[in-house]
Amino acid sequence: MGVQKDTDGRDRILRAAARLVAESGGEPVSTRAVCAAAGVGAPTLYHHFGDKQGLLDAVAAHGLEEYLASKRAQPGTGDPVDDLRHGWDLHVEFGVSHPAVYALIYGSPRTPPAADEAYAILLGLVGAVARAGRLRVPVETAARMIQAASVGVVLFLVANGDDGGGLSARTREAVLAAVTVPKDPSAGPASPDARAASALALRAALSAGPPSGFSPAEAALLAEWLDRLTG
Amino acid sequence: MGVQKDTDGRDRILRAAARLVAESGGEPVSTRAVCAAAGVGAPTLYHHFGDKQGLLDAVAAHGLEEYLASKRAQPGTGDPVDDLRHGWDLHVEFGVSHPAVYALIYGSPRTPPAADEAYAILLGLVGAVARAGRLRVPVETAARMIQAASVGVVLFLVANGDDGGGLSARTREAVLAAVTVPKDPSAGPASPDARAASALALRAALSAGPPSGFSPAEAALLAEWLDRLTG
DNA sequence: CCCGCTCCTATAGTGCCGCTACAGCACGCT
DNA sequence: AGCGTGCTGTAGCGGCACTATAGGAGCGGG
Repeated sequence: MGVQKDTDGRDRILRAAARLVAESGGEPVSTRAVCAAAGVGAPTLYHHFGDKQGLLDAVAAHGLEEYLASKRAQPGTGDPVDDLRHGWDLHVEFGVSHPAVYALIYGSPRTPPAADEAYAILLGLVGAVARAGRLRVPVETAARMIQAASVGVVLFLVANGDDGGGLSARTREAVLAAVTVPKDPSAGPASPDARAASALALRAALSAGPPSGFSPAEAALLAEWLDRLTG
Repeated sequence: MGVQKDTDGRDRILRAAARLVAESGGEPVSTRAVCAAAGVGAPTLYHHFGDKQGLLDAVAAHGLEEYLASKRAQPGTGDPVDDLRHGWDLHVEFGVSHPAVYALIYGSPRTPPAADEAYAILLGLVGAVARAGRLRVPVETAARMIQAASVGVVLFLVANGDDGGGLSARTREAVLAAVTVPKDPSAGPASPDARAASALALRAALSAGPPSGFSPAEAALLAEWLDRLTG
């Protein structure tokens, strides 16, 4: 019959699973339902994805990738802190508009591949802030705070409904104020904040550029000293 | 025979379930395993708890209550912001030391009774801050920010392991700095911050004391005006 | 032209799960 | 004694994730 053959096997299962997960509203989706919706038998699913968790990881990665692709070509505002702000809003928007897929990524103790991918993007944004001398804590510390707070905000919004009270924006600004220094370039050069910020910027620049000319041991010691300067 | 009869039925099931959940490390616990560990049949469990979710809610409430009981009689430091700080630390400590029970409460989109109970405690702490004139945003806004951020921190620590980098303390201070005003009482009385804070304090005091002497409509309008003064 | 090799897939289960129909037992009231 | 009420065990139902086994489709080498 006229059944399409270009979307055979794996893709059909993936699309059917993504649709069922999006429509399930949080309740678990059975592999039987996925197989029935995709018009395949159970062994086909397990051949392509190994087990149910593998399928759900693929659905999560697919959903995240699709969303990021539709939102990429972000202009790059010129201000890395604004870029980070935009990244936070993108994260929250994705979670609120795809709650079931979001729960697949951040709703369980384990850390699926999609979460690592998202964290890598966050690290890149925070690294740009550090390179601009606008960070007042180590890159990893800032990234962890931003990750934890934004995930908490999304889970709260999904569980309790959006209140329109600016929970996301308020929490974002609270965390950003704690990890960044204001844009003002006229701060006294002897301020401890400025010293910490420049140490942070150097630290980030060193770990970004590949040829440092230091031996591994020297680079490690320098990194340690710079970290100590940031308090 | 000499079998204890004081801990019959319900209690035995609850204790067995709590033990299995704590030992399961996050993976789901089967009702069959609970029945076997408690030495009862399946109908006994369903007679007392309705269904599996009812049992898990009871386990969550039991675990939370036990922890709060062991930590209550908190001295009351005199500073309501410090009390709030202590409440945050208590919440994080509970989540990190009882990850499985914590996941039962905050790991799913639905909001079990234990979560409502914990949120009520948080509202009380934030209300005390407002009554002291130390809050710069509405009570509900502050409580939501604190709830979202602290849950995010705990889930991050459970999933990625404690880093010793003070993630919890840093995020706590970031949020508290955003929702409270510093202790300093020498601020100019004409400052907008002070005006907003006193409006907040009045707002909280009004909703705390039962006899306001206003009609419901008057109270609602007054509350609206006070909220507007807080920006 | 056919053989055999490798993918991919379907039939038909296995064992575990949440949950329940039904019957029996102990106990208190009349 | 008679009897209703409430808790409990035996046995089982349908659904779950997952799999042992086997068969068809394409393809390079004789």
